[in-house]
This record gives sequence, structure tokens and C-alpha cells, in this order.
Amino acid sequence: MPETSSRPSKQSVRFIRAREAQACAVMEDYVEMIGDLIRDLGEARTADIAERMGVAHPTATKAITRLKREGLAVSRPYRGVFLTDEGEALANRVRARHRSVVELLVAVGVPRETAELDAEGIEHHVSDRSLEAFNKFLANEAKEGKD
Amino acid sequence: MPETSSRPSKQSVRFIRAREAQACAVMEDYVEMIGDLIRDLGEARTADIAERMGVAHPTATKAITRLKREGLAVSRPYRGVFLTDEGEALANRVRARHRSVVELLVAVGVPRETAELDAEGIEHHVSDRSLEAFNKFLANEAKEGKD
DNA sequence: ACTGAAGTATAGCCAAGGCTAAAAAAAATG
DNA sequence: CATTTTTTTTAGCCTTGGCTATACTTCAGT
Repeated sequence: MPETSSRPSKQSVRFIRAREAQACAVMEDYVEMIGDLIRDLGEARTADIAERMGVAHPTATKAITRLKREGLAVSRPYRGVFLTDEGEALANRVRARHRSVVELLVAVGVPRETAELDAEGIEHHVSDRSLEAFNKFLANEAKEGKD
Repeated sequence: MPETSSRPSKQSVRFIRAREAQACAVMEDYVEMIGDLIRDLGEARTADIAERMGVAHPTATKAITRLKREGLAVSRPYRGVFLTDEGEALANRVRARHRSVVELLVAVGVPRETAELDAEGIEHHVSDRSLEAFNKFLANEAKEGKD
């Protein structure tokens, strides 16, 4: 992995970071989706993955190949896809983060339906630091609502 | 064995939407950056654009080519880049949205520095609907803080 | 006015992530 | 048990957005 730049300017850091986050986004989405399918249907089939992700079947197959290469999933030809422990851990992290993002958006006044749509893109760029702040904010809201 | 394959997936919509938003993200970033450079330095040169975006010069050149094709910018070879009216309008929209996202993150408790970093990726997925909610929330915060 | 240093553009490579069309394997049906 | 239908994979193409190396302008300093 070659260094991106010998001396990144201060302004450039955030763009580089955003690009890195984006590079993980698709993998995160597939892993979460596979986790959902296994939970709901007992297995994740290529056709279902593709259909729910809104892509053509071959696109899903390619993504699964990358997932396997990254050690996040396993599968045998013409059989369902399953997550490794690492993949499952990622899926759970992603799912939790997704929920928090949706809830935060709703909490600040975004209509739930819009929140669900926007969260899909937003979530991949929410750092642990921001996520922590979101959860704290939500916990506080819940407490105040109770009084 | 539940027969699930006949059900058309509504979930795919949000992924398709997120992909569309992502496709605009790079263009939006370059347009905003060019606007900033023109404002700060009077012109936007390729080297400065590349340096601030954190990419190699040819990558910036390619992006500028796409911007010109989309009617967002104009330039003559070996000369600076300038925005069309459309490009300038986009830059202003993007800049305002960026500011709102940062302020919202700060308002819910994200440290300012983290907010600046995360906002860069998040902003491209914030719909007009969400943006409206953000601004309303911020205006309300400001008012309550004043009392 | 020349020459060398900056700055800019082009050529060509790569991987990701879309697509369609076609082949291959598995499953279902007569 | 053969045949058809469904599902999955493979092959091959495209664009985006990175990169390096090289070529071409422009500009500045003698």
C-alpha cells in the first residue's frame, strides 16, 4: 500500500478520510444484508441479496467474492452465503450504528421515512466518536421524555 | 420453506438512493473547493485543487474535465478553473448544507473537530427534507439558548 | 531572449462496482 | 429418468476515480 501523499495538507485530511469510509460502505451494506437474510430466512441466497440490494445478480456475486477475499464471508459454489465471526461482528456493529443514526435523525425532527432513506448513506461516515455522542444524546432525550 | 422470492423488495430503494447520492459526492466536493479557492485566492489552479482535495494532480485534472462536461465549470488549457452560474449555485448550496451538518453534529454533542471530519462524508446523503429539519432544530436551539 | 524550473495535461495502469448475455449447475416436473 | 425451469456463476464491457511517468506549456531569472 503506497503512501497517499508525503505531506497531506490540513484541509485534505477530511477528504481522504471520507474516501476511506466510502470504500468500506458497500462491504458493510452487504454484510449487514447477509446477516439480516440469515436471521430472517435461515440462509442468504445470491438472488435475495441482489434483489434487496437493488443490483443485478452478477453484481452481488462479485461483491460476495470480495467479501470472501476480505475474510468476512464464506460460501461454496451454488450454495448460500454465510458470515465468518468477523463478518458477523461487523454486521452487528453496522446494524447498531444504523439504528442509532435513524433514531438521532428522528430525534432532531426528520420524518421517520426520510430518516430511513438518508441513514443508509450517512451511517458509513459516522465515526465511533460521533456515534457515542448520538447515543448519549438519545439516552438523555429518553430520560427527559420520561419526566 | 417460506416462499419469499415473489415479494418485491422495498428495501432496495434506499440503497439505490444512497448510490445515486454518492455519485454526486465527488463533483460536489470539487465544486465547493473551487468556489473556496476563487474566494480565497482569486482563482482556482489545478495544483491547489489537487493539494487541498488530497489527490494527485492528474486526478484533479480528470475531475475538472468531468465538471466541464457537466456544465459546472469552465477552463482553458494551462489556465485556472472557474465555475459556471450553475456551478456557483451548487457550490453555495453544498457549502450551506455542510455548515448545517457540522452545526447539527456539534449541537447533539459531537466534538467540533470530529464533526468537521465526519460532516465531509455525511453531507452528501442529507436530503433537503433532513436539511430542513436540521435547520429548524438549530434555530430552536438558538432561541432556547437565548432565554 | 534563452533556459531551466514550475505548473499543467496526457497516456496508460489499476480496482471497484455497476451492467447484459450466456453458460453451467441444481432443482423441479412430467 | 429425462427434460425443463430456476438459480448461480462466468465472461466481458463500461465509468469513476485513484495512481505514476512522461510530455508539454508558461513563466521567471539571468
